[in-house]
Amino acid sequence: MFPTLNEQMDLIKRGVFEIIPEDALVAKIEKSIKTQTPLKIKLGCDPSRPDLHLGHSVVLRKLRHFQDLGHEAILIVGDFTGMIGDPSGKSKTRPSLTLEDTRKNGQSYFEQATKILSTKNIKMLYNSEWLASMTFADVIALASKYTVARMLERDDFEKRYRDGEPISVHEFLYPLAQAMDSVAIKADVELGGTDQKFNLLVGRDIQREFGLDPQVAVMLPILTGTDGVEKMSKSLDNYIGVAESPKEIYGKTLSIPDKLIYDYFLLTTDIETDDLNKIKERVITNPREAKRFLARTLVSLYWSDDDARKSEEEFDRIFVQKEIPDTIDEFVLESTEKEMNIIQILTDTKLATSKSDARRLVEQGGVSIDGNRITDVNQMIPLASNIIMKVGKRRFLKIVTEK
RNA sequence: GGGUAGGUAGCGAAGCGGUCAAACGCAACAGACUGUAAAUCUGUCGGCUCCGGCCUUCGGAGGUUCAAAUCCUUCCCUGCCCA
Repeated sequence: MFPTLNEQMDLIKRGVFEIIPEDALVAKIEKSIKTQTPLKIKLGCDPSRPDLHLGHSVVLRKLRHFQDLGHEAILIVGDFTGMIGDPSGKSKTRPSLTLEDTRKNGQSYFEQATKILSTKNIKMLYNSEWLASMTFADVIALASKYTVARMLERDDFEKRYRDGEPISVHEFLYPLAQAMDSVAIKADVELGGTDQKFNLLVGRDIQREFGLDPQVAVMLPILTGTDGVEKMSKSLDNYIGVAESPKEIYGKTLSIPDKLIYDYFLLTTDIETDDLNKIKERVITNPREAKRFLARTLVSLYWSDDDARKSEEEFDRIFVQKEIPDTIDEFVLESTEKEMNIIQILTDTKLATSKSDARRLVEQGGVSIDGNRITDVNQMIPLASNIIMKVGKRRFLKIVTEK
């Protein structure tokens, strides 16, 4: 039923940054094969940011690998901990959410995650199930198992403390709450990015306190965002969302720096190991083609081969040949006038956020109608027939006039 | 509880009675260039404008002054030191 130990370890270790402790994982897998019992693989989901991007996909793909090996995926939606706010990698206190928000986001998370995960051996749980019923006494007892000094070992806490930035007491409770999740489901393995190292290890300590066999921490690299500098995140707007349209995924992929091409292949695709080595060479010999291949691979993964081909054609048409896309959003403009001021059109269509903004766009030569650049802010535009507006490099809008 | 330093545009950070819609950096936006939505360079970057200006902003609320981001009072928030 289960693949052999070596087969399992090969797949598990692909793209993984660190496994702590590796020998414990080997032991767990051996026992699993012997008893024909799947391991429980835990992954915590942050319900405050329900839009999944390729950064999340790195760890989700790893979870999928475990599923493919016959193990059980357990998604823990932090609906309860979401109200605390996760301090991981953040220099500031995060805003807290309401329980309703986190529920809704959790559902959305599941829908997106199953683009990557199998729906066969998966379980999703909300951690309010066990955390909400804890009493204050329970919490104090839990908190007593950890010291402030050990909490401050964590990089970001230590940094914030050193820099004189505020750390709320409740943030110390977050790793403990996350550890309680591991206790509640008796996790064998917990997945996370390298930034989760501390939390994953606290899980081991607390499980041990509760007399359980500690989980193995499997950590994946943090995916660098499209800017090539910061980690991929929605708030930095350097992300590629898994639910984004084919052309968005294609275009954003092409905008990544060449040095990230290999990492993206390794961490966000299921390309064969042999091909992966070929990619390494191609990145150097023909970066343009390697990146276009990556972009097509990603679109195929989340949409289809057909969408991948179309996205590429469309991209070439707009950015290489500077033509207009084959489908353009329409905006119905209701007006009885025969013509309208360009500034008015820009603001009415929301292509500009204000009249000042619209004026700026025109003055800087960013606006064109039916291929002709508009340079005069007082230009009157005839509304006789449909017009195609272009603002900047990639915003197109077809204006349909309705009398 | 005592002392002390702060809260400025999306973020960081100058300004400390008029010349402040507020330096500078980042982000963002536009243009040029490019295999690219990258990099680089240039410009813009509160709102309205009859392009003369006008209006709303510098934690909140009051006040002093011809004039306040800048001074005073008070409230809220945060760091640090002492207890």
